[in-house]
Amino acid sequence: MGLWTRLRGRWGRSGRRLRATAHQRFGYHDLRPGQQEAMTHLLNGRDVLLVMPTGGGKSAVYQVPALLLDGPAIVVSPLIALQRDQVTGLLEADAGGAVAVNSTTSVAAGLEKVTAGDATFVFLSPEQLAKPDVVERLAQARPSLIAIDEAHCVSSWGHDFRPDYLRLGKVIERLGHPPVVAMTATAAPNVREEIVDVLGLIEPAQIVRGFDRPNISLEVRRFVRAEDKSRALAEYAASSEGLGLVYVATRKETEEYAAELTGRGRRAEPYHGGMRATERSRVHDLFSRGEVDTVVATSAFGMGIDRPNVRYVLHAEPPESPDAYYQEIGRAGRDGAPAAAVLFYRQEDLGLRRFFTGGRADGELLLRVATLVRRHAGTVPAGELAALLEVSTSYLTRLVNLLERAGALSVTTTGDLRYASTGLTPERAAARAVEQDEARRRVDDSRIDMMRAYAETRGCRRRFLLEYFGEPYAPGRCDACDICSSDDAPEPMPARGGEGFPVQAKVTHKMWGPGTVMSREPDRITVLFDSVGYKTLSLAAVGDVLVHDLAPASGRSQLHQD
DNA sequence: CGGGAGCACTGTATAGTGCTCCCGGTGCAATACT
Repeated sequence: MGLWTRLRGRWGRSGRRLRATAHQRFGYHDLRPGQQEAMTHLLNGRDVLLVMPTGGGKSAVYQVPALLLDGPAIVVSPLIALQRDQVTGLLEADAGGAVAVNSTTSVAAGLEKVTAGDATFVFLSPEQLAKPDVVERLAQARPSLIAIDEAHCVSSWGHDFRPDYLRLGKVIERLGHPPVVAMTATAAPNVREEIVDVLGLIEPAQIVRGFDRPNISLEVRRFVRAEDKSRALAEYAASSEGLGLVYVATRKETEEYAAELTGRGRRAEPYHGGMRATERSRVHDLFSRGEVDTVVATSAFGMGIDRPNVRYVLHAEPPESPDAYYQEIGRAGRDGAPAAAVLFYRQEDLGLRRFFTGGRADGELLLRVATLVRRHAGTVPAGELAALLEVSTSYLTRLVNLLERAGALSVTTTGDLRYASTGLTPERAAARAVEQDEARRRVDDSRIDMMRAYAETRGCRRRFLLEYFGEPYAPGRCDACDICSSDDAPEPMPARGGEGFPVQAKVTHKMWGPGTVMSREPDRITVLFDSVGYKTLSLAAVGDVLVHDLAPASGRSQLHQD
């Protein structure tokens, strides 16, 4: 604490210390503006939300301050493979000890290392941090800071796939809330808000850098017949120079496209989550060494890949959101040389994404959980409840998360469940939880709608994506998307009417409540509503239902510090 | 939500139609085996 106080107001001096440490211990010759700014905030004890492209040096942002502060730095990382890579990298640098605590290592031995002060960096998954005894041990070691790597996972995985992500806010609190940095390569404004909210960040400095990737050209090719689409994609990949990625929606397709490309004389490999670990790492290594032309993969491939010279990223199906799409195409052209992002699009292919996001929470089960916990006067161990209801602990965690947010339950520091003393009936609580789950689903659905809007837009694709991420894009055209470079002139920018609704304006809709204008086309605007997600509204009809909030919305952190 | 497999039906050929059913992504942890 004393250190932060002394450093407050002495940015120049802390800047020198940061740069010296970065150079001496990690060999970084210079710090980029966003990096040093984020580090200084952490040293000053302030939370940070950092949105920076892959390869922009996010890791350094927590690594350097960790060496200047007392206590271990806790790093939350979604994949064991990532944890391993990071530990290896840190052990090679002169950075103090580093240890990963997960099911492939000895948890006890790892924690022992932390307690003994032999680890400056501790890497864990959210699932490890769901164990009260693990958190207790870490708390005793008085962590210097907490870094959440790939923080968009909070939003994309927390609600169903890996529900322990939604519990990280509690963990941070339990660890004494040292400065926290949440890091991701892409996140739309509402995703950023959700990260801040779930993690309980306090007035975080939001540092957003490098969204536009002008060297990546954007293109969408539309098809009616599935076979025409796959043939065109295979021909594109087979005739392209350099390293490439092809993203597909199913495991089967990874095999099919890889076989097709191999038949055309390319070095192509499939990759998906169902492959054996040895096979996955073999493909990974081939890719890392550049000994393959094309990897055909599901969304399992990507996090932690570190290859600057990917020349094209093709999509055989649209992903679930522009966030996911930008994340995946962002793996192209990191060296700054020209690269291509091409979406091979059929409207029907959005159906699979709708199926994937469609899983609803079971209302009756929610009611049973609420009823059982309330009937029990004291607290209920979650494990016993899961066994009683014959559901996985992961699914129970999801139900409990919903009921907790509905105000019916609380989770004690020992991980047990207690009914809230608010007088809320289990029936009301379950109904509220179902409604909140439905609301989340509507927002997920609206993200798919935005993916469709991207594919079908007649305006500049770069502007579309950047505005989706809340980055105003001034030029009328980018000259590096299929719309801007086609012979048909792109739609002229100046819009007639609707002058009251510029991009980023805060608005309120009669039915859907508050929202933010995300993009404008000549005849319509797209608004992101808190309650229902993205909606595209015709400017001609908008006057009666939408009003522009004159007072700026409060409680939102400032963006764009660039 | 959409596509593919498998089946019954048709009404008397050996193929087309229509129906039902099933399947589809992302990873942690922890356990039981060799």
